[in-house]
Amino acid sequence: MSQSHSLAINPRKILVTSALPYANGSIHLGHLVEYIQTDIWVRFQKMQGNTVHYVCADDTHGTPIMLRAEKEGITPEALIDGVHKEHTADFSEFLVEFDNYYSTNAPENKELSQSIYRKLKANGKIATKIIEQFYDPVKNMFLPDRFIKGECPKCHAKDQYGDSCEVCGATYNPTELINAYSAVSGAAPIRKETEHYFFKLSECEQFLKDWTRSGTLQGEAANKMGEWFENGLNDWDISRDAPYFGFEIPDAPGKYFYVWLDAPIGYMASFKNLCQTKGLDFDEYWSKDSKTELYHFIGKDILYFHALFWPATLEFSGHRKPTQVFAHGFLTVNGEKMSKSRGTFITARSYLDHIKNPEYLRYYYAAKINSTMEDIDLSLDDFVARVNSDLVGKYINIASRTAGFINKRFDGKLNPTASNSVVTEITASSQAIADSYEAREYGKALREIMRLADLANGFVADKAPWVIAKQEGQDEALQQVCSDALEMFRLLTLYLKPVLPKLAYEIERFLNIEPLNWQTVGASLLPTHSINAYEHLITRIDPKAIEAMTEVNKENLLATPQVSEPAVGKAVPVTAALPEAEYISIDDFTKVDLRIAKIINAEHVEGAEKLLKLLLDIGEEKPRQVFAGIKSAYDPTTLVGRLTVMVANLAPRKMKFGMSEGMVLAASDENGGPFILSPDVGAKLGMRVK
RNA sequence: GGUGAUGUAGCUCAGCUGGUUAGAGCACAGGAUUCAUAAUCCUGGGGUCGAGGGUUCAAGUCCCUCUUUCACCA
Repeated sequence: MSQSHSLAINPRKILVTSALPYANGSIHLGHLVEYIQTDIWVRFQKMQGNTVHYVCADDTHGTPIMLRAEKEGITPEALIDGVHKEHTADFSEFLVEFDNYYSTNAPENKELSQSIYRKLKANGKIATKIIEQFYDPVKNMFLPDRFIKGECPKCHAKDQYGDSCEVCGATYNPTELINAYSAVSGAAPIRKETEHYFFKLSECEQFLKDWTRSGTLQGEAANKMGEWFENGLNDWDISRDAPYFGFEIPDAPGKYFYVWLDAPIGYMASFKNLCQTKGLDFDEYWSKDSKTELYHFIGKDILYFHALFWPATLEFSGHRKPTQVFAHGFLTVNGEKMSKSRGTFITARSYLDHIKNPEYLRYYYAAKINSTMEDIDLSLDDFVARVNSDLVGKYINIASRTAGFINKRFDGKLNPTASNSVVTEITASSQAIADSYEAREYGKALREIMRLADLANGFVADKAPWVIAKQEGQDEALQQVCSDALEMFRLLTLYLKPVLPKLAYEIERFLNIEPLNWQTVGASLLPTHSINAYEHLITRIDPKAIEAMTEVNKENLLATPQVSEPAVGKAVPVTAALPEAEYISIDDFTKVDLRIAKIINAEHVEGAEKLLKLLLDIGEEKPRQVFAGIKSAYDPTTLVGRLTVMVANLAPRKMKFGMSEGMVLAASDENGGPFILSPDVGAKLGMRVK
């Protein structure tokens, strides 16, 4: 795509968003792929002379936030305030420069959500329907699918979520679960009827088909949409019953907007808030006939919301639609996928604590990012090699090896040649590099920039200024070679600026020049221009810092033990603290069948010094008889009725006092114990521990 | 299970609408150089482009089957 949006002559007006991170957790390296991708694009557009507004916000509503706040004993507002501060700091340190970072729990968003809803209703796009949902009779609330657990109807794995089975991959309705229970209270949910509000998406099919085919989506994304159209569009349930943390639906007491209704409207709200501080015209960007451009950067997982619900919502509430939706893939680390729920992520904070320099990550991501929805891999070894070799070895080295001559021999004064073939070639790549940035093909842009950096180093090696420096009467030649090299360095810095804004700023000060942008490609360093003293600007990554970071991440994993299914053939190469031989495989671990057991009887054993005889119920027909060596620490009467953990598949063993059909787990060392284990509230007898 | 992607040198990746002996960076080997925080330059080894079949004068590139890895399934 050869865009020739000429510089600043006819500047575009562009509104850009990144997806709203949920205010329920920390920013991690997976999130940052998107924010860094967007930020690079925005900075590039600004360097082109376009008017760009980049807005985002925390996504603050929904049941998980309500419940987490409750668990922490604070209000949801206090929770999301704290998260907002944390997110803002993380983004800022990664040089992600929003024009506004707001919150969906804001007056602008409430007003917009309600007015959009009213317009949808006036356009006949809202219907109500009585549906039956699971209800927690203890907590007195309806339960989202994820908060209902039970036995998979297909493979009978225990403790699966209400929508799908993580063991066999089956999808089903929560009503199909066997022995369903509420993940909130542990109570058995009951079915209860309730009235819900629906957005009649089924009536928007033709509009959406036209819209998705009008060049608004990447090819792969459009294919994906085709699949959804084939299955037919269902109406979208946009309401939730109280208690719910969110906005109330107008004229519908006790009904709240589903979080996904008001989340994308948060893009508008954040911009509206920006309009107030900057004096911008909201309608110029959002009215139906807007001439401005609107781009959403999102992860491919939320394509459904942004390519169906969102344009339909906009269309039928009288607003403009997105110009394009840019979906990207996920991040894997060392080839393995990251997952919030499994805790296999490196947080933004953890990276900053160990690696310090955010631009290394920005550079690495940029080197990998393209315009497709493919996943990108953060290979930590490759990360170190790439940054050290490209950034320090090639790029920064150009200045490092030539600035010294200029400063020592010529008092910082430059004297470039009028026309240098390498400079000409680097300048000539300006448009191709701009096109790559525009098309979000950052990897392509950086490959070209590094090729040019190689040329520059080749030029210096060829001219050998260190040889000239020793020759009498060759001062001018020396000054020219080094000045030319610095001009090359200036151009490379300009090209890298969207990716490395802070470093570029420091180099502008070193070169003593105005801020670089695409209009300054031709503004070469002039004869007699003076530069400042060179200070080494970036250093190599010490692989030890990577080790330290993965080590901390591993500790996090141990602190919240969660076992994922075996990743066949792809062991995470975490730096080993234990000798290899001391690890067991996940397969070894899953051989142990641990169960939540209810102690239904406990008594002393006549003639035994250490043993208690326990009867344990794990949901089988007959309770298990187990002899446990915990007499020294427990009074049997206090044990009856409590839950603990037992090994259910230990071979039965004949003991002096009878058969022992399992083993109770207890902790002890030379200072105390044994202490038997207790599950957290909500666990029920028979549950598998894993 | 359905669907969309994906599989190219040890590693990370380029290869546009099919066209000379398949490329880059890193890693590795040899040489050069010493200005630069072991950086740079030159040369080289290394791939039956996931597997099999097909279309074509010609396929990594198109078609079919199988398979790997990932994602989505409201």
